Amino acid sequence: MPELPEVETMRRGVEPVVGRRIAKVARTRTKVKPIQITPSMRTFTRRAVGKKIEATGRVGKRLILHLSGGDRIVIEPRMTGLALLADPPDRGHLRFRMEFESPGDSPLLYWDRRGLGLIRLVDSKEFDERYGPEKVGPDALMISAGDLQSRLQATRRAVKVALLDQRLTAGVGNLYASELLHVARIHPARIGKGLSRLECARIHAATREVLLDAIDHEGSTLSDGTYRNALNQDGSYQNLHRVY
DNA sequence: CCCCAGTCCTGCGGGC
DNA sequence: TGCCCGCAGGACTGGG
Repeated sequence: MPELPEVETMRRGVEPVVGRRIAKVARTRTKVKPIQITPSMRTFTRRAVGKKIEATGRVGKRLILHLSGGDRIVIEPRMTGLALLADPPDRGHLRFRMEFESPGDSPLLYWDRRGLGLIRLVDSKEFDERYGPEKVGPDALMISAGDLQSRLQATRRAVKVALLDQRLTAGVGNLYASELLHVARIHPARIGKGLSRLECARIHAATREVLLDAIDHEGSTLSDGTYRNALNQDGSYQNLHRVY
């Protein structure tokens, strides 16, 4: 399931789209139910076509495309979504396609087996409302040890549950929470309030170690084969899993 | 503030 | 080879 390392790998993989101008966007025809595109496909198309992609970004587990004029396209892969610049794992679950003005540029594809993901075009105001600090906590790779400590010690929830809360820190999901707590030698059921400063520091260090290592290995491709990088190749961090 | 169950959707594998 | 069902656990919502 795409968590921070997988979405960061997707982001790096689609970097070639920066500087390109969007020529066409379309849902692709599939036998499965279409994914959610917001706003309507008509409005989405009007606001996206002709715009240049100025940068890519990531907010937690979401991939961001910054468009000229200030609008942003947010790709939220949820369980099984994939952003690709190459052939998808199969044609049947290809959901969305973005083509560029230069004919030689390969299209940006969105593939999603379960179809729980969504693609949303927002202006900067809506972006801040939906993905600002109120809704999404500090990135798990950006948060300071002190901030993580105070946030963990402020909750009565189990530390693993707390780490899955994207308002506490963004980007950690079930897989990496399991891995990083094991590396930190903290039992997942420990209550946040009961953690010492030293234990929080271990969690902070383990978070960085695990997530950075996972990015180096281009994420985890599980036995279901769902997650792949932007070129439809397997990640390799699954070979280094300790407990998941 | 927190927790839990339910919802979205599809494919897979266990049990029979 | 075939059905039924639980499961994967990301984000969100409604009720307690």
